[in-house]
Amino acid sequence: MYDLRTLRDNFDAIRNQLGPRGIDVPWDNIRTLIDQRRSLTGQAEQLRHELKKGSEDVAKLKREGRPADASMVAMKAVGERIKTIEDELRVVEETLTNLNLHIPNLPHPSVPEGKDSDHNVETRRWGTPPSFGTPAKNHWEIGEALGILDFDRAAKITGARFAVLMGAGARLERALINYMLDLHTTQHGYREVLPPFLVNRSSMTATGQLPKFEEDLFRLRDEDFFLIPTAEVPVTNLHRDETLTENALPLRYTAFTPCFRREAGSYGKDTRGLIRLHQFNKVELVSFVKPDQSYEELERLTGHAEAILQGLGLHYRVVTLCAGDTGFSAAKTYDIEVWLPSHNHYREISSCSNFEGFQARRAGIRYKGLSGKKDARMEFVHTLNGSGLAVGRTVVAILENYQQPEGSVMIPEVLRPYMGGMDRIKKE
RNA sequence: GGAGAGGUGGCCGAGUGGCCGAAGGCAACGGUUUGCUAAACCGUCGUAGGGGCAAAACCUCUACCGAGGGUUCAAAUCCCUCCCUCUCCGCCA
Repeated sequence: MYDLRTLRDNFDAIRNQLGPRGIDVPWDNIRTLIDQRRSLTGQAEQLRHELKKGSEDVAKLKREGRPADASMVAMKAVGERIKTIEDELRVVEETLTNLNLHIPNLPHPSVPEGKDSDHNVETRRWGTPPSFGTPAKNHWEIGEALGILDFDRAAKITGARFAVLMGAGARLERALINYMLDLHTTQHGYREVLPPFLVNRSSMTATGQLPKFEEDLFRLRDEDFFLIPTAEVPVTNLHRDETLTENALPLRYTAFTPCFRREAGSYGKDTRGLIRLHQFNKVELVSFVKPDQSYEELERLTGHAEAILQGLGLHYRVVTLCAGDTGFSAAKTYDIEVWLPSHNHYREISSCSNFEGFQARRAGIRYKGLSGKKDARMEFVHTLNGSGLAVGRTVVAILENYQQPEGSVMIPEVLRPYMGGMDRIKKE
């Protein structure tokens, strides 16, 4: 969603910069609606002014005990014209807002051009892949053999794309959550939040999941609530419709939540294992910062997600998404991809984005300097978030990268305190 | 689920049809006073949209008293619907 004045004044520039991302946007329609809105607003305001003055005259006449019938009749007519124009204006504004909510964010100049993931740019690598004498087993073979993963029973309980973790597997998931939260809160300066996992339509609209991506979400039947697809939604909405004081920024939060995604349109992809589930756990990082600090913050935040992988000793690379692969609301995104030996390639485990003012505008999250100062005017904050990390995929990476020839799995050093001292997962 | 109360500016709080964008207080900010701090005093103190201006300052118009409709010449105030908060009862981890 764009500020209408900005959109009007920079119409062609925005359209051009959006390039292929703006292919679905009905530009001409929007331009017409903006002009109509302006013209109708002007008419309505002028008439309301007339009505206001006329009503004051009526009040005055009545106070003086003089007849006011003529004015009242005239004003009734004005009132009716206002109503007609306002009806028209309402339709124009609703249509325009709805279209505006469908325009994606502008990519940052540093984002590589390109239409799909083939044009993403590898930015750095960390560590080295482990070497195995025999071909690496995939995580579900390892997990099922160890008795810590059960997909058949999950399918019985719910359906496809769900998993049951048991014993040391469940413990490993819990250990990872605690390790991540502890690191982010004690070393990286984030405040822990445990938000609701169900949110309303306004929250989903503010962060950009709605109105365009409703089919990706689980929605309750009896209430207009949605299961969160990421903690980004409730945590960013923590400050919806708030004006923050300048010295409260930056605000940094970390939250553990389950995430629920319908995965519509991904039939046949990653059908086995923990990679793509309808429900998975994630620890999220969310920042609210002043606009001039958001790109610095993106680097920091990405680094915080990387620190988790470094602590676990997992090889990964960081990829800068090209314009076409960057999500709807984001201006710039780094994906962190962890090495998976069974696939012999990298797999997304975190996605860190700067949304600039895009979400803040939808969400009404502003900040204001101390009043009295010259530059005390209100401005939208910039919001950022990133996974730190997707927990299920971290389990995948650990099982695969730390698998041993005889079938057990070593537990990374940093997790052992969280595992009651356990140093490897053996068949139970 | 049943019964009731309520939502006004950053906060508290007045306002039951017109002269109300909204008294008063607190907080904040600028200043005077002061050895410093405090107190006191003076002043400033909403957001958004349109227009004027090259533009900032500024001027002007319009909207906004939980949201959306309605009644009326005129709505914070009356009516309807919805949302949210609180209290009591029931149920429940």
